[in-house]
Amino acid sequence: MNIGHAAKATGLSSKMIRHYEVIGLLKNATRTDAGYRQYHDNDLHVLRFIKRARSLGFPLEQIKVLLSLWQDRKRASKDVKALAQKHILELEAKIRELSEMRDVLEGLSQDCAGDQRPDCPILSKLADPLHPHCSLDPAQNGQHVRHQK
Amino acid sequence: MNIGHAAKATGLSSKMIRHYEVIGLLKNATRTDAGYRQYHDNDLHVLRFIKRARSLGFPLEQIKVLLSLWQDRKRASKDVKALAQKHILELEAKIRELSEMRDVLEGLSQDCAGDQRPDCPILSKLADPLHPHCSLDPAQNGQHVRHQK
DNA sequence: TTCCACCTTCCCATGGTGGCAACGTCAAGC
DNA sequence: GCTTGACGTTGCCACCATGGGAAGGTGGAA
Repeated sequence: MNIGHAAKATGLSSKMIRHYEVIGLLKNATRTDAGYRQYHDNDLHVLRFIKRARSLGFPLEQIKVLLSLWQDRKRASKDVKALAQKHILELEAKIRELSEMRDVLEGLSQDCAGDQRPDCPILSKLADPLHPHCSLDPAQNGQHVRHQK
Repeated sequence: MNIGHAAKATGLSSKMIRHYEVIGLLKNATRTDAGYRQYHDNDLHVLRFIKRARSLGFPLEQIKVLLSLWQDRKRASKDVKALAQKHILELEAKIRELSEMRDVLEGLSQDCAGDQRPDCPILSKLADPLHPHCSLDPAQNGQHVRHQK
């Protein structure tokens, strides 16, 4: 089975599979005489394992650990669970961070008329959260324009 | 005011300020004879605007637009609000994505005894979500080990 | 034989930031 | 004046996971 076939069978891209091999997540695939990577059904299990772990947000480095635990018949489920819990905490931290952004922005957005007038509390708060009534750039000198050297 | 001072006054790093100039988010700073960038109080307002927009998760490209709206006295608040709403949708999409990851992982984690035994539904589900009782790598051939060329 | 789909390696880009190297500048203390 | 140390400059590389594309080789079918 060529790499493209393995890719379709697992939902990964050929690019990803090669990359995983390069970074040591997969053992080096056997090659045909022409240098084509060859995959077998057993390999698909590993690829799908990676695919699912990625879909849960695990970074490749942690997946490397998960794979080694998977293969270790003498592993303690405690170790796997600890890894999962750690990742859950990271996910929750990110969720809280994004939620706070959303809440603040939602608050600003609700105060904005959203009409043709220029007055906008969103810009005002970004400009100066303490004096949200002034929404004009005090510089007014083209700060966002890139000048040539 | 040198760049380090402007950085401390705004909570950005000198690196970021230089980077924002390079990508055209800031106009080219005036320089001393020695080539040092010089900043004035007006510049701090712009830098703080960027800092706050970043803290709401806006990417630099969108901040470029926000800055141009900020300076445009004839802007319609509708345009600003539309940008904010779009970003809110992106934040919510990301939050949903991460939340689903967390929920799935939380479910798996709760089924895991977390003791010294090797049986682990987390690994089993990653290995094969349809037959979660088999948690051993069917390959068992060192897939995660990087072999030298 | 020709053609097309597929494979290979290698390099570059993303986004936003940090780190480091190599070098120039400024001000204070001696 | 000289040294020292803090600060400035540019430039390159790294992160993370992935995609894109170039340039060239392979395989199989018509």
